[in-house]
Amino acid sequence: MSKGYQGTEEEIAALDTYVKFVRAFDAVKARIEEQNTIGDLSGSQFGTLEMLYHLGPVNQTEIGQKLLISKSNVVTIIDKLEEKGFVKRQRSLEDRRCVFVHLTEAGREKIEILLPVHVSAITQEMNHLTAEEQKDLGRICRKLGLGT
Amino acid sequence: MSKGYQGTEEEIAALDTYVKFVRAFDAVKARIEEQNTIGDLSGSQFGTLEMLYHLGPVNQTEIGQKLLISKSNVVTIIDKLEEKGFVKRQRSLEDRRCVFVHLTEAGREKIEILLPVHVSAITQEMNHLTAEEQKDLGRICRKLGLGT
DNA sequence: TATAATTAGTTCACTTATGAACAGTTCTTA
DNA sequence: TAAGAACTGTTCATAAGTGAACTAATTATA
Repeated sequence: MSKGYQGTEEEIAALDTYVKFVRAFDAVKARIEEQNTIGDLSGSQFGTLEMLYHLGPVNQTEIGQKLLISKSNVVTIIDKLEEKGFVKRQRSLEDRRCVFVHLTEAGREKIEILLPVHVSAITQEMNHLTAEEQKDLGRICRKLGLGT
Repeated sequence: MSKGYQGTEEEIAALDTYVKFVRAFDAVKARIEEQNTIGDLSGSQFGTLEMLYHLGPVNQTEIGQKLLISKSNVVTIIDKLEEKGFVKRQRSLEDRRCVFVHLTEAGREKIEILLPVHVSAITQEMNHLTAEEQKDLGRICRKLGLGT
């Protein structure tokens, strides 16, 4: 991608930055996963447990929106987590369309064990940057993410 | 992830930065894909065509290493691209284990049409940043990616 | 040189994810 | 209030990716 593309200076600079951005993301993600920081869970399963841990019971639509996954996939994820005994479904009484998902005791234990390890791996990655670089990266990423 | 985690200041800062980093990546990727910049190809299929376009014929192992995908997946990707008529396999004569993959004329046309649109979408995203921010982002990401 | 180890690609079973079609529930509004 | 629109979750067909086991070819070594 970066190599050999004939474009304007603006395009070449943008591509160069973009390639570094993508490569950094892939590399950091791979190194964090290498450390087995989410146990035998998939990324989405981990994200779901974490969300329930911090937010309390939420319905499936909300899980999908927050984690950016399709609603059909949310069904699969909750099925798996329920099989493993980490969450339970509960049909809402106020709005009988909604299914609230909540952590079981086993689910709470699971995420409480995994979370510190995961955070520590992230911290370790970010410590390759100075405090100022971290701040700059955060600010620039926020701007980039908003896309305005 | 960002919210509600009780940790050291260092951990909180790292998490905060990491969350912005991941969100920016997801958002930018989604907006680029929204513009249909890779046609009816999967990301890996696009990456493969682009690689062959810039590097010439390469073997399947090399494709997997460069694109960070498993060798079994490379087989599938080349199968699909071959079905579509964009690439062809050619068993190497020097080392008969190796299969070199090269673009067909249709494949070359395909990537030559797609590439400028894709580059333009990337440029558009990066233009949300100033030239200096792009440079900073590139430098910081490079450091982060190397992880040293 | 014969045997063992390594390498390249393939196949297979499985996981994760998506979109379309659908059923039941709630909300709008005419 | 009755009909239509919108929303929540489910099912199904399908795509994309992985790791393990395998075949064939090459390289190392005893």
